[in-house]
Amino acid sequence: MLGLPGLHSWVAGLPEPVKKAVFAACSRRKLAAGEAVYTLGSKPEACYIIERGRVRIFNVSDSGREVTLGELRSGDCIGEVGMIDGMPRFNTAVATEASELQVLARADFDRLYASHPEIARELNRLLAYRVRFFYMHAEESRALSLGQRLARLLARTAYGVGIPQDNGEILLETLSQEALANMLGGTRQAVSQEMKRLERAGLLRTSYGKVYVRDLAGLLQPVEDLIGAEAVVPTYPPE
Amino acid sequence: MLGLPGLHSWVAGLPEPVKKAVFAACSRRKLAAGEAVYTLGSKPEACYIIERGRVRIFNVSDSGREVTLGELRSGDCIGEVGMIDGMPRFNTAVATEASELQVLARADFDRLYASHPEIARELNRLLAYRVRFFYMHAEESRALSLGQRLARLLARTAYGVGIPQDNGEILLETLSQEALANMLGGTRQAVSQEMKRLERAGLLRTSYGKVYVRDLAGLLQPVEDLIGAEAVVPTYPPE
DNA sequence: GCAGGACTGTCAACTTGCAGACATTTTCCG
DNA sequence: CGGAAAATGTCTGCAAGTTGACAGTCCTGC
Repeated sequence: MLGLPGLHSWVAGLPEPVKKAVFAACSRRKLAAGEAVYTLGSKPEACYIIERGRVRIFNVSDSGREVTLGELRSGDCIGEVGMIDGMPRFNTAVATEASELQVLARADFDRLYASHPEIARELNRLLAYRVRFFYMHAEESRALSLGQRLARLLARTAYGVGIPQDNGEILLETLSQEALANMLGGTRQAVSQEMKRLERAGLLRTSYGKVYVRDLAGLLQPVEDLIGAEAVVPTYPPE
Repeated sequence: MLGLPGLHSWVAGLPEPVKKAVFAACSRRKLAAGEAVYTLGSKPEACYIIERGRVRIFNVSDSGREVTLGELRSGDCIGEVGMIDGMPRFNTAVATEASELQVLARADFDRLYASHPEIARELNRLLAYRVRFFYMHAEESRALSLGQRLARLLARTAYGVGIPQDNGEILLETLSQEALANMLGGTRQAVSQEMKRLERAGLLRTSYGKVYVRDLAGLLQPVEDLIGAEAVVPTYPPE
């Protein structure tokens, strides 16, 4: 999610023959940039494996503002939750660049799911990861300020998809302040302000759609401080 | 979760013989009110099935404030995510009243999990539900005001564990404004204010730790309006 | 090479919700 | 009954972030 490190596939960990069976049941679909994989409220008719490209998961809030939940890439899977519970999609997935997906139709998924218990177990791992991810996400939204969340997001993105440069900096591409604002649940203006603050602190350098991270540890610093302060693991009953 | 209607168990849906095997592997544990089932950061050594009582899931934010994520009851399951990924607990679970749990130790869980594929499938259903739940929860926190979230929470709680009264009202017990504030991620004062607003609107009646819902549909009204406004399912590409 | 578009910096007015303080009211229990 | 604890109503700042507006800056395509 979010181009972050983590578990994003239930296929990769399958034993080779099962994996083969899965791909054998898939059909290929090409998407142009901006084309939707699925949209909010639609019936879940298939799940997908990204072969090439990037897919943004988001939804539209009241004022028409888009809140990005994550961006998935080559090798990642989308749309499994709908396969399991059959409920309407709860967000929208759109290709942000020309992409190619493997499509596994619901009926085929059901057949494979019923006949290969490994699939259910891999899905457990993926869903457990997602539960943790969303939980943490909600937690942070509540507990951390916009600036702290921005620093964290940048650090994670650097770990995940950052491109190390010769001078030691880590390049983050295709990362406008507007896109960041959407991921953080804030406004472009607020992000601009916080970004300047980080820049003034010497932690990074920006350039139209790109961010060069200079001090990864430093970016996590303000958060560590906070974590340190609340790291008092509660005991119950108190005393 | 939250005393809401929904799927909270991976055991209930199992075929009878498997269910028997699960309970046979469990041991019983009694908890006094205020005693912890597990705490943030601890190693996941078991998962639990609530036999009797109530367990509150929460974590402690920076300022020592507790943010309640849900309250589970008789028949519900806790701690499965840790069984699957083995990572430390990401929240704390405490009995809010004298309770009795069935404890399924990690080793026993693993054994059953490996030998009964139905368990993985039931877990997927539960985890899929949790993913949706947390996703929606995060969504609402961002998009809805405290008052809207309060109305929603009350309506859902009424559906879930409300006790219909002779006069048509629905009684919600053990529901102080402080507890509500913790669930909503707000302060007691703000809840008090919003509660008064709802009371003035004739939607409910309150009395120290109790809420009598008078107009369930009316409580959802302000939200419905908002939903209606944003129910424009986005199409991609636009035009 | 230059015009239009996308991205960025900054400001002021406003809104929501928080912190802390304080007064009341109700319940609990000896 | 009577006191203490718990729950509630209300107020005054205060802080974070939004909205809307506007001006600069960079980049891209014709």
